Amino acid sequence: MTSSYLAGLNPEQLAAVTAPQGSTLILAGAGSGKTRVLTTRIAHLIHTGQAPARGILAVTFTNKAAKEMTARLQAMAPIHIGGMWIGTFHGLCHRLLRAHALEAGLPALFQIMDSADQLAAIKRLLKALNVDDERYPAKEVQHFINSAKESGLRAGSLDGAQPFERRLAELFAAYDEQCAREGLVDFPELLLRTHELLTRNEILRAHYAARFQHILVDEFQDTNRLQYQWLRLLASGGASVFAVGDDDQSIYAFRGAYTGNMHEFQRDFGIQGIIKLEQNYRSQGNILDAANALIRHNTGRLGKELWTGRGPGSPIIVHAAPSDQDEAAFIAQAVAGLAAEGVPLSDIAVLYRSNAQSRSLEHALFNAAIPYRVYGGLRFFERQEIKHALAYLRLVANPQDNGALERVINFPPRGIGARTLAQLADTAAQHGIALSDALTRGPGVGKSGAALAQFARTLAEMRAACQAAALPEQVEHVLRLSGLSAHYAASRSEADRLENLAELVNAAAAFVDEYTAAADPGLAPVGLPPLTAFLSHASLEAGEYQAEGAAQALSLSTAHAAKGLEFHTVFLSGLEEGLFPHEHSLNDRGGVEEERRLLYVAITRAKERLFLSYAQNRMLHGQVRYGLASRFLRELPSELLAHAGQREAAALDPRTTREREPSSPWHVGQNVSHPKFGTGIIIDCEGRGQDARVQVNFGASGVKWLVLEYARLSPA
DNA sequence: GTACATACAGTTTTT
DNA sequence: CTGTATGTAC
Repeated sequence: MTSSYLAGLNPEQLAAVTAPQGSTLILAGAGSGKTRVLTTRIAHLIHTGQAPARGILAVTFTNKAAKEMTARLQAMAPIHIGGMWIGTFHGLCHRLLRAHALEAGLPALFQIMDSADQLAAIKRLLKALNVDDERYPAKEVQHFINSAKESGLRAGSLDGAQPFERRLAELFAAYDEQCAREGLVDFPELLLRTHELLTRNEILRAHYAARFQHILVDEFQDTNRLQYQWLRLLASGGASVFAVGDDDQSIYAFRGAYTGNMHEFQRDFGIQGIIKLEQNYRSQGNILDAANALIRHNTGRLGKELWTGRGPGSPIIVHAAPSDQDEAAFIAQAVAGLAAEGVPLSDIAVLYRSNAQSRSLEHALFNAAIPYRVYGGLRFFERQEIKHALAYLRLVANPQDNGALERVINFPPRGIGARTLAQLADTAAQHGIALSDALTRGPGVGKSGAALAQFARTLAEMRAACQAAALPEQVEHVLRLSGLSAHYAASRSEADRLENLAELVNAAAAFVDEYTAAADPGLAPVGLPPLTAFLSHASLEAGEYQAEGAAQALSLSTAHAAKGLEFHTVFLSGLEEGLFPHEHSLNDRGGVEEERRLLYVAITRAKERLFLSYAQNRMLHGQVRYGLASRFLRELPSELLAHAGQREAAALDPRTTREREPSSPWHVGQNVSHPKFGTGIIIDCEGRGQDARVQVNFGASGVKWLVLEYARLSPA
């Protein structure tokens, strides 16, 4: 019997896909076909009868990855994925907690806070407890609580010897109490609560451990300690864990990712040998050689060397610009040149270390009239107007949600300020009730009393209107009765916010369709109101309804946000000491190595062309900073690099050159061929008209200056 | 209670 | 330079 789905796999991929019973660690290099291996492995397990679909659990970090895996599986013709669990760590934990809320000690209609909601909740708590916010800034308290939870610790199990730590632990305990009172769960809580549930409840643990005989984990190098404990717990019934990761691409240690899990996994699961996927299907040789050479400077690697069957390709172009503006102009002109050569803008990316760097780039691109989209902007469900609407909806779904009430009690403005709010909080505290219940319990006199009473009537009206309505209508009622629609309609400058609110109604409608049509009833626990489900969805998948930018646009992104993407051409800007590696990383243990991995990730995004640039002068925080070339540039083999000067930057742009010398189609970065020297790449241009000369790197034949009038050069 | 002014800090980020 | 957060005047 032929197994067509295995066709075309290389030997290592095949070994991974068909790995025998037991746990496996796959070291999957960038561009090595990792997602294909994961999905084909699942297909193989089902095809060979090693597991039914319902016995498979696949875990990813992002919704995007989970979606892609699901889509690829559905595209593999005869596979039924019904009963299979595919999702993010948080999404899967959410599902488990919805199914077993009671056993987990949560209210049936618990809600999920995103990080911003959590921070607001902590600020509210600190204020209520009169905590000195100089000594205990909300952000630090949040970090303390989240790191504790991500290490599997509760306030009670923290033994702080120092008074400072003890106080933090007290705040942690008070925060958890507040969450319990209001029926709220934060992101790390989803994981910790699930872990505790499965630890304490042997029946449930046995059930799930027996059900999931195959657990597949994507981006394993990004797991934190709690996630690894979670996996061990679920695998305690003898499941085979198929972990796919790349220690060289670990760039999230700063948020708790622990690559040590890769070592612990080998020990805990008795891994015999690691399967390494080193053949790269994305980049040309020079790019891979540069990436390999760079990452060799790191210590303690599991060890891996990317290779390709394709040729070396073009040299990597390095450009030293006098200033950040010159750097941006160089990039803009080179992009225009590539576009003129026929490279689609959507296949080009400009990457940088920190978001602030996008400014000068955007400026130059705007001037050059090059369309672009900036990755990782504000996401749909995180927009101010959407957050406001969601807060009203949260109040409808759960009157106990004090955070939601505080957010909207005076938005749109209705004359309820800090003073009135403090009184309301006092009343609520005295009676031990929620803020929304205290609205009608206060003195009820004077201007503020009337405003509170009016607000209470608004909320009651909203709840009544939503009583029997379908979700999209509930959203419409809330937008109207809250006054949000009217508020934004009245402002000309905020017309787009009104549009976004209309989009929220559409999102709700789309969600209902998906929710009711869910193939797996387990996805939609019986009796969970669509509104509660929608609110959870909004917290867990904030980027879901991200507006797609123009299709024909250049991508601007941080190196972090570009992970997992690929482009024909990549520009890496700001390769300066202090920026990349970032100065903040120099003090951290392993900081520079993480920066090096980040650059490794960035380099391996490029398929054919790679440009590296830095500025000798950079405007930063309103001051000029003098930059030195990044140490990482010196770690790249010089034979892979070609230096392009700044003089010819203007000559790069065919639109500006065309005006002066319409006949010159040559520009830096262009591939050319010469009858005697073979193929090469232009690395410099000089002069114009009859004097025009170009410097070409012919690889083996060396670097030559050629006078265009005589050299029989042709585009290649 | 709201509007403006001044001070201040300023990596990377998904759920 | 820029957005945020707090403080002061109406």
